[in-house]
This record gives sequence, structure tokens and C-alpha cells, in this order.
Amino acid sequence: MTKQRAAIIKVMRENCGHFTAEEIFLLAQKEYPSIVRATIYNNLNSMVEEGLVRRICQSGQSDRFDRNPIPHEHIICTSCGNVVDVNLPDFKERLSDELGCEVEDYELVIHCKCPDCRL
Amino acid sequence: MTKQRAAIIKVMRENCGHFTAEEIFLLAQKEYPSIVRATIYNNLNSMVEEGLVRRICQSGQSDRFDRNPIPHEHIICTSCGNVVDVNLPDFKERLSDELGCEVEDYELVIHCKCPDCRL
DNA sequence: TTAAAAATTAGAATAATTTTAAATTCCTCT
DNA sequence: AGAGGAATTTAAAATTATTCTAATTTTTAA
Repeated sequence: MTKQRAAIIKVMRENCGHFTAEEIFLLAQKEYPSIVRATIYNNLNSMVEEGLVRRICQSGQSDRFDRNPIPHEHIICTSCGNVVDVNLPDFKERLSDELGCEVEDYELVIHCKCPDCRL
Repeated sequence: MTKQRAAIIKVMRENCGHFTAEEIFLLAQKEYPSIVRATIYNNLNSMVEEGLVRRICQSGQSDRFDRNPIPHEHIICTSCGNVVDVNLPDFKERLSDELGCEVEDYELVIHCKCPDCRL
């Protein structure tokens, strides 16, 4: 655990959301001004490998990183554009049953209104 | 409908699969040798907008393009690595019901064995 | 405390994609 | 068929996100 990694974790913990590497870099700089982008990428990549962080990719945009370790799904709001967590209980099990095959992992991105934008 | 666009469509129709822009470029060159990458990107982007083609994105890899216009899901095989279509009937409707909100679109990528790799 | 291992740094490099402006082609109207 | 205008293609440069390299610093463990 280096100071740089601690800064990255602090940033992700305090601003729980779905950040791009660049956003995390800018926030982490406030904690640790000399930090460099490569360190952000290195740490994010290893955190993804360790399963501490999930990577969300949308085409045309840079990857986002989600510190919520519990498997869950994402809504990209058709109204405000934000990425919002949702939880479909036992989705992985249901998917395995339907496919007749053990699902190792999955990514589900839903384009609809997020709860805040539904009146 | 330009000759270049026709070549791109022909390539995608004859080699139905999930190609990167680069792969489509290489195939389209055989049909129309002077074609240029920007044309491939222009056309793929407008076809995606027109709903003729779907874009599949995986982090760390270039986008792939799928000419199957019917909504469907993708398996990325944990064994052979290929991208394979699957169809979960009425998935969008079921998702809308479960969320209590009209789903406009969704992307589901499943990491498991593809049918060919299941013995 | 010292050697080895791991992480960070700066900066260059890469790859995919987009942008720009100019040239070409296509379509429509007469 | 020919002119005019719109749309598309082209070539090249630019951009963006990310990775790589090599040197340096920090951490770990003996």
C-alpha cells in the first residue's frame, strides 16, 4: 500500500461514483500533487484484477471505474446521462439457468431513465 | 449509397460476424482497394445511428460491429475468446418489467463458454 | 542495513478514432 | 446532358486514452 494508492482509494471511497481515470487523476492530485497518470492506470488496472473495482466501458467514452465490489448493473440515464447503479437480484444465477451454462461474469448496461429522472 | 458503402455492406453481409473497424477495412479493401479508414469509420458510425448495425465494446479492445439488427445478447467465450450471438427471448420486456421503467436499449455481454466450447 | 522486489515517475510511444479541408462524386432540376 | 449544390470520400494531421520504457525511488524482508 503506497501513498499514491492510498490517495486513489481515498478519492474513490469519498466520491463514490463512476469515474474515468482522468477524473480520478484530477481528484488524486489534490491528495498527492505529484501523482502521475501512469500510476492511476497501474493502480486501477491492478484493482480491477484483484476484483476491488469494476470497469465499465461505453463506446466512444473512456472507461469508468466503479468501486462497488458487489456485482450489479448500470443504468445510463437517457435523460441526465449519468451512470447509476441498479441491482437485479440473482441476475447471474438466472442468466446461468436460462443459458444452461455457468456464467462467469457479465456486464449489463441499460439505457432508460434513472430513478431520479422518473417523475 | 456510394460504392464504398456498398463494399462495406457486402463485406459485412458475406462475413457475418463481429468485426473490428480494422478487419472491415481489410476486407473492404479487397472490394474497393482505394478505400480509406476514415470512410469505414464514417459509414460504420452512420450505420450505427441508423440502427442497421450494433456496436459492441469491450474494454481494452477496439469496438466491434455486428450487422445483426435484431436485438440480442453476446457471449464472450471464456474458452475460445470469440464473440457469439445469443438470444434471450423478450429480454428487453422482462427488463422493463423488473425495473418498472421503459428500457430504451441495453447491452448485455456474458462471459461464459460459447455453445461450441461446451462439450 | 542491505539486497532484492515492487511501485512510481517522466516522457515517449502506440493505437484507435476523429477532425479538417480539399477533392470528388452523386443527385436533382432544367 | 449539364449546372449547381449537397453529401461523401480522401489524405493527412490531430486527438485521446492508454500503455510502455527506462530510470529512480520506495518498500519489503532477510
